[in-house]
Parts: sequence; structure tokens; C-alpha cells
Amino acid sequence: MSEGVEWALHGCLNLAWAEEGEDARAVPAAVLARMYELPPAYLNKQLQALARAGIVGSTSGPRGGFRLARSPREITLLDVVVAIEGADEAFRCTGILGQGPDGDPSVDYRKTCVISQTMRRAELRWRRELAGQTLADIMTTVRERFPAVPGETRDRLANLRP
Amino acid sequence: MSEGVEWALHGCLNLAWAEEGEDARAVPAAVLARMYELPPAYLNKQLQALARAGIVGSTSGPRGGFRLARSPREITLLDVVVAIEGADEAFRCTGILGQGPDGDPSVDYRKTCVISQTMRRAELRWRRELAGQTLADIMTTVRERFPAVPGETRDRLANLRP
DNA sequence: GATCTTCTACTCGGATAAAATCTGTCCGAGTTCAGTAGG
DNA sequence: CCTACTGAACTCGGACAGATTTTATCCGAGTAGAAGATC
Repeated sequence: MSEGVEWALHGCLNLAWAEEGEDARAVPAAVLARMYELPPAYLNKQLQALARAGIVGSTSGPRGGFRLARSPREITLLDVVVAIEGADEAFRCTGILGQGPDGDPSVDYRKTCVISQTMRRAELRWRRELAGQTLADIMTTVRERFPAVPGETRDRLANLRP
Repeated sequence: MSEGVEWALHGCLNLAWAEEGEDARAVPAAVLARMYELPPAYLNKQLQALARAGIVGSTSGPRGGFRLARSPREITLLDVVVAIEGADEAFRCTGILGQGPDGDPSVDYRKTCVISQTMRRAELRWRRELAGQTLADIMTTVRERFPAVPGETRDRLANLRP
């Protein structure tokens, strides 16, 4: 899995904290990058993927940057992962059963192949878990365990502006 | 996920069918490769990984090849996946929380980071599912749905020998 | 003082390169078996 | 006839290239705001 997934998740979380502040300004990619000492241009690229997926909105120019495009309650972790990694399943069943000399091209082996089914079921469990966790859920848990984090994050974001 | 996982899973299943036959000979990689028209040397490479993991045993020379190293009941799909893909988690949490200017190196953020925990829990679901399915389970299901497959497979393996 | 224009600085967005990984290939080490010579 | 020896074919195992994906960088298009000139 691409490392950008972690960046994107933390980025969204930070955008969510920022959104809660009084002066909710858009956050430039460079500010998020400074927060974790990440390559700014590359982080920007990942955020572009989030923008294409409709998870964040982007604005150019001064006072521009990224902000969440919808409520944290309507952003699941799966949404973010899919936006970065793509929607393809990790286990690519090429249907090798049909490739052999005795293979029947008219059969869809992804449906009948028991191995494929089992792998897909496991992957479905993973997806379900991620689809069941929204950004809002994460925020609630963080607030319970570390009440200071939201405020601190907003402060850091403000201080990291140029 | 590497495509070799699919090859390895089907390879193990075929080895399991072969093991049930009367004249249980080791199966060369070349024979398995012909079955699905795969590059023989590369498939051999994947089987080597299975051998290193102790899932299959290998024998050199004439009448050599691969065979299951233990009972299908004691081989889980997770074993095979880990043997090919490695034991690393898909979501690599680099603990970026600790990398920023305000990060505390003494804290293990993989333990405290809520995002990391959630991602790991999802991945755990995936692993549990795969760990709960043994090669024997797959064989049972296949036999229920396609009773002819075991015999046909043994025949095909025999016919594909040089 | 208000307004319009110009100008600069800032931000995203996609095109472009370097690095790492996955995929595929090749040849050597070791082993089994068949054939052969000798007792 | 039985045994030991030689040789050859077969198989795995790891070292060696090619292709694809991931990671990282750079520069241009567009925009908001500030400064300055004009009315």
C-alpha cells in the first residue's frame, strides 16, 4: 500500500480540526507538509487525488489551499484509501483457471473459483471495517483520549503558515 | 498484491489434489506452469518462497519437484500470502506524528495514533479471515460444488508430465 | 475619498525525472536413474 | 546373476536483466489581494 495513504489520512484529519476553528481558512499543502516534514510537492499530489475523488476541495491563489468538501461524518477511511490507491482489489484474480489448455473461456472463473471467492471475502471484511469508520469517529476517539490535540493542531497549523 | 499469490494458492491446491492420488509423486514447477501457461522459471521462484516458509518441500533431480510439507488442514491461506508477500503490514505506519518539529521521539505513535490503530484493526480482520481458512476447507468446498475436479486435476497433472 | 487598473505573490495542477519493486530469464549445483562393465 | 561404476538427464536454487509502479521534483496557469494612479 502506498505511503501516501497515511499522509492523506492525517491530512484529512488535520483539515477536519482546522475546519472546526473560528477562522476556518483553507490549508495549503505546504503547511501540512511542514507539519510532518514531508516533500511538499508530493503531498500536494496526493491531495490532488483526494480532490479528484471529491473528498476535499481546492482553491488557488493567496488564502487558497485545501479544505474538506463534506462533513467528517460523511468521509469514511475507505473513501480516502480508495482515492489514493484506486478501487481495484488487492488480490487480482486473473482467472488463471481459464488460461490453461482445458480452460473454458465462456466461464467467469472469478465467480466459480473458490480461492478467488475466499480472498474476496477477506478483502470485503477489510473494506467493511474501513467503510464503517468515519473521520468523525476518529475525531471523537482522539478527543476522548487526547483532549488537547484539536486545539494544539490548530495552533500548529497557524504557526506553520508562512 | 503480487500476482504470484494467486499462482501460489492454486499451486498449493493442485499439490494437495496430487497428494491424494495413489501414486503421490512430487510435482515439478514446470508441470504446474504448463497447467496455466505461466512462465516456468518465475513460478519456480514463487514456489521457492513457499519452500523457504516451510509450506512445501522440494526435491531435486528426476522424479523431483514440490509437494506439500504438511497436511492441508495445517496450511492456511494466510500462510501462503505471507510466504509470498512478506509479513509486513500493508499499511506502513511510519509514525509521521513523531517526525514533525513538535514530535516526541520517546513516544511510539503506532500505539497511540488512532488512525494507525484503525487501519491495523481492519487489516487484522483481513488476516483473521484468511487465517481461518485452511487449504482443507477450500478442498471441501470445491469437492461439494465440483466433485469431478480432484480427479480431473490429477489426470491433467499426469498428462502434462514430459 | 472612492474606484479602477496593474502588478506581485501565492496556490494548485499536470508534465517530467529518479528510485524501488515486481516480473521474467538464465545457468550452475545437486540428485536420481539407466546403462554398462566386472566379478 | 548380482554388484559397483559411470554417465546423462532432470530439477531446484540463486544470480542476472527488463518492465512497471511508486516516489519525488519542477514549472506553468490561474487567482486573490495590495499598491498605485485616476476621477
